[in-house]
Amino acid sequence: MPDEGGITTPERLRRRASRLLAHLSAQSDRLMTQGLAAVDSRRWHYAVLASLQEYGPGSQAALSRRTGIYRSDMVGVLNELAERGLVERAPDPDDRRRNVITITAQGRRQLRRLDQVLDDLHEELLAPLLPAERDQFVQLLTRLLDHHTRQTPWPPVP
Amino acid sequence: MPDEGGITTPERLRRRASRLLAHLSAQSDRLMTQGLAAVDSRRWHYAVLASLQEYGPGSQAALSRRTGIYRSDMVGVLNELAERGLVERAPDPDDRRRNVITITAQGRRQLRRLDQVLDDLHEELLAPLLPAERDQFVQLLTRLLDHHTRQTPWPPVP
DNA sequence: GTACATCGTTAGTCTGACTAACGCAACCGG
DNA sequence: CCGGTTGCGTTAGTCAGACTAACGATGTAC
Repeated sequence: MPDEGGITTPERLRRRASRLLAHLSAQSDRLMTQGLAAVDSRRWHYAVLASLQEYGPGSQAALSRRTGIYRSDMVGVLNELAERGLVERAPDPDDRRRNVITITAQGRRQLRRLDQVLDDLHEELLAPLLPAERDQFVQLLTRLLDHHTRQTPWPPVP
Repeated sequence: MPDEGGITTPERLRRRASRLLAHLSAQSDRLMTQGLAAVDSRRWHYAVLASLQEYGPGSQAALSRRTGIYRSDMVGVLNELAERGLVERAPDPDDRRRNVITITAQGRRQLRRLDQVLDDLHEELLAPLLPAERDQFVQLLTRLLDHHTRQTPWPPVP
């Protein structure tokens, strides 16, 4: 009975970039999710806080576009952030469809903390690579992602 | 109101390898899922068929280990493959806890087709990279994944 | 002012990853 | 030979991320 208990993954699978991507991404997600949970946070929290910090207050829809989070999911994220006092949601007087989201002082503090945490986690994620290789890795990922997000309309507006 | 409609993603986010990985992986998943659906197949089908082809018949648990698919999920995958006549499930006379899974002639034919389809899809996925860069990309992914799957016990056996 | 677009929101789908627990069978040490 | 442990297949269920559909309220353009 050949290889009955074997954990050897077939060459065909091991070489497929899609598989490597999927598995590594799962691993990375696990890492980040765990690390962020330790400071009572989630991946999406970071994305929203960072966006607010860099571009200032904005509507929920604007935040969706900047972060790539669907506006349906944004509602929940902002609820969580507001609960924790990290952002403030106020109706926009100039456009009553909108909420203006603002980052609070506490939010800025939390963002600094998250940046620290994420730096550490990325150190762990990219541990086996030399600095030059890390740059190259990021560069390759960026080029691929750019290609596919330009090709495909984003966000998907039907 | 600065950047109200902007779709500019903050630097902080754009640089994070974890984010790039997550988004690119989602893109890749979409691509593969669509492409495989066109030939009435799913990602996991390919993994199982390839594993059977390369290492011969095996128990469900062995297949789980080889492919990284949880054995809870393997049940359903094998049901689908059996429905389509691509594999055969037979009780193992030597160990009555086990089912021996065998690939059928039709399964082999389908695998060849899937290999073709996946080659095309990967061409599309990696389109912006030169051949040398594709190799390097795969190599970097492999090294990272190896590192993390060795570090963490796999499969997670509690 | 009527048609169309945008905004926030609710609800719900789908997939992949993963846990818990079950009954059954096999193996191992005493 | 017996009892405990380990492995197997299966069911059921959780969770997060990605994504769709549709809604009412509001704003914009013709």
